[in-house]
Amino acid sequence: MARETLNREQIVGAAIELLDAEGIDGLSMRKLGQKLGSAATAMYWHVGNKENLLVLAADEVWGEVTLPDVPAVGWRAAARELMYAAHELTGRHRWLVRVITTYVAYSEGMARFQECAYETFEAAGFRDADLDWAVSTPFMFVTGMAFMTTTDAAEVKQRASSGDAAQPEDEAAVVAQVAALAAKYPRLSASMQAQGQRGLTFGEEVEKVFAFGVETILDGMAARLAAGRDAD
Amino acid sequence: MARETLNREQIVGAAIELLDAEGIDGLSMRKLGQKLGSAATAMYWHVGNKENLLVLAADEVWGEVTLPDVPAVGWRAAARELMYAAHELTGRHRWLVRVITTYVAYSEGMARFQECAYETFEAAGFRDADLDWAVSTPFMFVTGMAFMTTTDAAEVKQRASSGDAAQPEDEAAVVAQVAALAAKYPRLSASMQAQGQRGLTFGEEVEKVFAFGVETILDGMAARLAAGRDAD
DNA sequence: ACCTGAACACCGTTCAAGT
DNA sequence: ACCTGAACACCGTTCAAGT
Repeated sequence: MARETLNREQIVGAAIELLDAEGIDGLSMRKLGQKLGSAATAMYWHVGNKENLLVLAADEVWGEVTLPDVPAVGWRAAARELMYAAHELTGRHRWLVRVITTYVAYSEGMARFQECAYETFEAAGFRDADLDWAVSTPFMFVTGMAFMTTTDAAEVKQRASSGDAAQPEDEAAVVAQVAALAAKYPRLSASMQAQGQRGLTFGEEVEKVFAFGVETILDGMAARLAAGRDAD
Repeated sequence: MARETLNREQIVGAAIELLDAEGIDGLSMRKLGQKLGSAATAMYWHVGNKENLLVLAADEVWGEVTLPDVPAVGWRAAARELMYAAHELTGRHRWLVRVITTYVAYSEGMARFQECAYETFEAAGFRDADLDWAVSTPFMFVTGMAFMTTTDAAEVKQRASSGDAAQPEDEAAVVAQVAALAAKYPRLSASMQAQGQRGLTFGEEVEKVFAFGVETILDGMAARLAAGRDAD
């Protein structure tokens, strides 16, 4: 992989590959240097520091999102599309939410996305402060979902729900401990049992929860608009 | 601060103090050892490792939450109370969401809280899979809020919104950069301008967004229940 | 303009040795 | 049973020195 000199795009691209493959803890400046065939410290000249590199990587992947045509599809479909797009983006790049919520990662890519969210909820009929809040609410939900599902804990659950296969012993112990804890609470254990009978994997359950949340929030928005409720 | 031997509660207590005071990056085993007057490695005998210590700390603070009396107040008030309780807890311990979403931190304290959430949405009329999803949705929102507001970025915005005071130069530069970015998008810049005129601090805006989100989600739940919509 | 290598100040964790 | 100190394998970052 010879090349003349390093450059920003190349470094950011390699960082994204490393992040996607090994997660946020898998990215170290030394490892990245190795991947690029440079000294561990060579990147500092191009990207300043690690924080900035992560912000650049986050911005880059926002570019993958296709925005809906709001006037064509209407506010409700557009809002749904935006939520799903963000949900899928955070699923594809499981480090993304972590970066956005750790650093000041307000970037071109996010701004473009947010502008479209404003367009969407403006089309719905929200104005002024209500508009700001309406834009925020769905993305708080998406962010929360992303956190709960892009975690070590989520991966443990994923492996547990997909059967025996590659579940290490210590993970099985953790899962058993969680079950033992839930057993002390009647409603939690009833829910766990019912979930077992439904037989969905963790990933499938996640998608169900997400779909439910999206429609609930959209229903709530519609109810607010219908009632003509104002900001207080 | 003399004492016979170290013990678990003491270590967890000191860890919580350090976490509250200095944030999640402020906790190192060496610093904690110093605070307790022990060797950096003395804690390993009592808590195993750092991950486990963080999980113990998370469990401990869940105990601070007072649960609503669901039959007495009704589902909607109870749901609101639970959401606000979790919101305040994550605000008081700004490291909590990070811990919960990084490790497998399902503990006694969380289970107790969750059981009450199940009781609440069962009282509302949700059953089976719908019940699971109804319980999850509000807490995805709360988690998302917590992330967006317990971040370095949030602290930068907090200081920026509270006027000149203690804003370091480099932070001011970042804030200016964000404004410059938003200026390229008509709706974002209109919103920023309007927000400036409202004159609320970042913290006050956060509470408004939270209140809006809570009521929107509760409205959405009510709409679903009224329509008798089933799980698909 | 771009890169290297050594160095610094940190980490979490292990483990033999002590009491 | 409980704790210490040295050691190991990592970090991010700085900076003089090279080309």
